[in-house]
Amino acid sequence: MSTTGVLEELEWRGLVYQRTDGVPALLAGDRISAYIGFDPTGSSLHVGSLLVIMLLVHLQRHGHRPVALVGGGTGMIGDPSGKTAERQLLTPELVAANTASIRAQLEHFLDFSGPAGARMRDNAEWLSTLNLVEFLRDTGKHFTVNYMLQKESVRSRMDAGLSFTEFSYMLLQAYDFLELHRRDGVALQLGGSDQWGNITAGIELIRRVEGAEAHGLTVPLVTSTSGTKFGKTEAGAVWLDAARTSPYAFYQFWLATEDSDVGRFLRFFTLLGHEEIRTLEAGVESAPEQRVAQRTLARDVTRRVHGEPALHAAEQVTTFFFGGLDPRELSDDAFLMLRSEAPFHEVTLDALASDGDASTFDVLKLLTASELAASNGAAKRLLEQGAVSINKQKLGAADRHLPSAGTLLSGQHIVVGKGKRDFALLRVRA
RNA sequence: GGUGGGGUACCCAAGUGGCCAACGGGAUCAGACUGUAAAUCUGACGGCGCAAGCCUUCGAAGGUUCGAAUCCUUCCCCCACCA
Repeated sequence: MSTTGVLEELEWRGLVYQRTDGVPALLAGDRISAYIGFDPTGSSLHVGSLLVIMLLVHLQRHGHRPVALVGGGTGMIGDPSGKTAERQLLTPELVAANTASIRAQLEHFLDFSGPAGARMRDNAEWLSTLNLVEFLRDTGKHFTVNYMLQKESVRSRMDAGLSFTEFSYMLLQAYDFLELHRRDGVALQLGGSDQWGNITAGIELIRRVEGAEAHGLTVPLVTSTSGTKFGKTEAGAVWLDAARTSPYAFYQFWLATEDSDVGRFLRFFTLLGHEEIRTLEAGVESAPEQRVAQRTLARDVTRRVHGEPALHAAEQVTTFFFGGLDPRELSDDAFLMLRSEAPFHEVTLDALASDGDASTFDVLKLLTASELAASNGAAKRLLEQGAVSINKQKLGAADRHLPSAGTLLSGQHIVVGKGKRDFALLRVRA
């Protein structure tokens, strides 16, 4: 594979926000190593992280070596970039646990074999044993406080306050870059746009200490045209961890992409070719109701993150909830599949029964038990607004109580629906 | 350290003794329209309750009062100007 055309490819996809001047020559030349650091602030990456991951994937496809760094060391400190307030320190145990699970997720996206095989690093390896006096002499001496105060991450915190700990963060990240430059010959650091200040600090350090030229490139912040935050749904952040965001929910997140965003997202998050993406974009114009672009996006990303079987399951669940299938016709096997893939809860008959009447279900309880409504009050409002369906049958405000006999499918299941796109499965135990 | 201003629900923000579960906007949810889109319009938006109603909430803790987000006391925290 040739390294030519990587930058053009990245630019075509809109993945380049800022870069140092030397990047074009660097990427067009021989194989280089490029790294991105991932913060172990949480136990899982989310869809936002996917953008920089794609950057590594593109580089690798063009013959460069990706290095994924998990911040087991820097995670002990906390990056002030993009944060409006000082953060609570995480416990060492938590940092270690998060580092391990993020590392496992990252391994999933990269190819560790071949001449451009990816590498995985954890900066705890060098940071946890770093000697303070040596660090101040060897690294701190190369930075003036004046320089550090110029950084946006610091300036934006001058009012709110910034501990010396977080203030020092950029030096640690700079040191990481230097360390990776020495160990793995890393010449390029990638990151989100909020990382620019930290990246340039590293470039500066490498120049002063090694007399070598290093480079940086950042991706833009992903936004949605309607102004809502990318990667957030009603249920919160969209995680890459299947235990936190099910493949079905993940698939749905992408499927719900707005027309005005889908072309950009196809470029950002898939590896589809230029022609194919242009065709899909044209389809959004000519036959938007088919939503081929959204479907393609959802399929591609879900497959990459969760694998083919999980994608298949997510699509099956989607077909069931959104297709014309009558839940009464479902086989026991189908329910078994739904139980593991769709939003699912197990409850006792008592917990669902109307007061003093075990032979009818209280619809409000069905809604709260399935977590489609946060409280009885919320459930009641939904019912009054005509938003509730049971086994795909719309209910009206008067349908508060349902006979249990006619409601249970295959003797134990109930499909609860809220609005047009939220469904959950309940299994009733005696 | 001094003086002044302020802390209200997810966010912004009105309210200065009862008509306040608390104006308005945003966010969010739902309905209509549609394409599981956007925009638009409509409705909802603390909890419990079928309901009447009850409970909890206006920085914290006390107090005055028949009654407080609103008055008093103490405390905590922010902001502005001065030093």
